[in-house]
Amino acid sequence: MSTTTTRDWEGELHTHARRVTKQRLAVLAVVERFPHSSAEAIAKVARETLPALTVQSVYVVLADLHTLGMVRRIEPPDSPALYETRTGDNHHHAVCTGCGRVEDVDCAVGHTPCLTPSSTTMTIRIADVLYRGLCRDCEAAQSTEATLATPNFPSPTNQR
Amino acid sequence: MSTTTTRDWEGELHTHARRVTKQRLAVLAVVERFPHSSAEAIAKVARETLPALTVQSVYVVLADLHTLGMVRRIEPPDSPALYETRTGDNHHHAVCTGCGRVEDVDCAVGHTPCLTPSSTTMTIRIADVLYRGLCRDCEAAQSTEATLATPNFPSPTNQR
DNA sequence: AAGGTTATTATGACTCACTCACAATAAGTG
DNA sequence: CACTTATTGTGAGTGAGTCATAATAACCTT
Repeated sequence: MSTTTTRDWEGELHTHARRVTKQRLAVLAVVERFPHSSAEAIAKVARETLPALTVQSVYVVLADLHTLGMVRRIEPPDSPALYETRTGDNHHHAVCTGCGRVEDVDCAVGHTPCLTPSSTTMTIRIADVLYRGLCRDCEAAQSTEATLATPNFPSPTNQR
Repeated sequence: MSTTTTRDWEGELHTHARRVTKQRLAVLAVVERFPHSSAEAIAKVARETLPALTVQSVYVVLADLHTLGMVRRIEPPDSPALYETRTGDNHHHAVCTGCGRVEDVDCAVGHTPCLTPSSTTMTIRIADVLYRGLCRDCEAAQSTEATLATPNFPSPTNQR
């Protein structure tokens, strides 16, 4: 049950002319189970069921799956790249500047939002929106912390 | 003339209780002159007028100026962080997936766009939109290249 | 204008995320 | 089952950036 998946990864790999390996399946299972995971984190979890798996291989696998479009890669500031299997729809992400937590955010507008910038000579293909804010927990923590710390000396943006 | 600036950096540094040093002024002048420059690139240009300046110092200066809000830092995928002096307005950026060129893009909507995501429990502070597309030159280059290369085997996203 | 204090910079070592070359392994094919 | 070749493991290497510490130089005081 540790490798239960909802999608037919084996089939998708086949259609992309890729061999179906334990490593790829393990990585895909972990990414599906824990969206917004870093390569390192994925390796750690995958090694529970596949101890010989190396981090380097995870990088290689993820890079390949990414070029295939089977995983999406997001690169929040001050964080290693994160991966998710939810591709195809163009949803966006909100990162908590306190704890680094990442949440999916559906399009503000129903369809591709902000895809018509006011002024540019480029032909725009995609628009990634990265929201930054504070999650519930961090907001609570911050307000209590503010009463404890020196009030007029805000700590530098030390987010994760 | 190499250090001509339009803004009163000296004054701004003073109001932020920072000492006015050659290094800071040099960095600010370069960032103002060449927006969307990397730390390395900034160091290279700044060294023309201040040869002893080290890259590490540029990193330190930029980090500090960033926490002060005097420079804005953008982190395009597959690129080192880039810096610009245009702060305060919330404009966005378009990166060319061909050559890595970065252009400023004013808000699609007149005011803060997409600041009301449909669903999230976070308190959103800012929304950075990153457009990706092809600039004129790369679009031209790509179409001619397409006629030369194997047509049905698109090269992997090798963007800079 | 000189001296002292303390922020700032230079130096060099170091980390982190990730890539690359090459040898070992194992999918898939006949 | 053997064979071919993609894939993985191994180990070294790179680029971007940080950190500790010593040297330097702004700014304040006088």
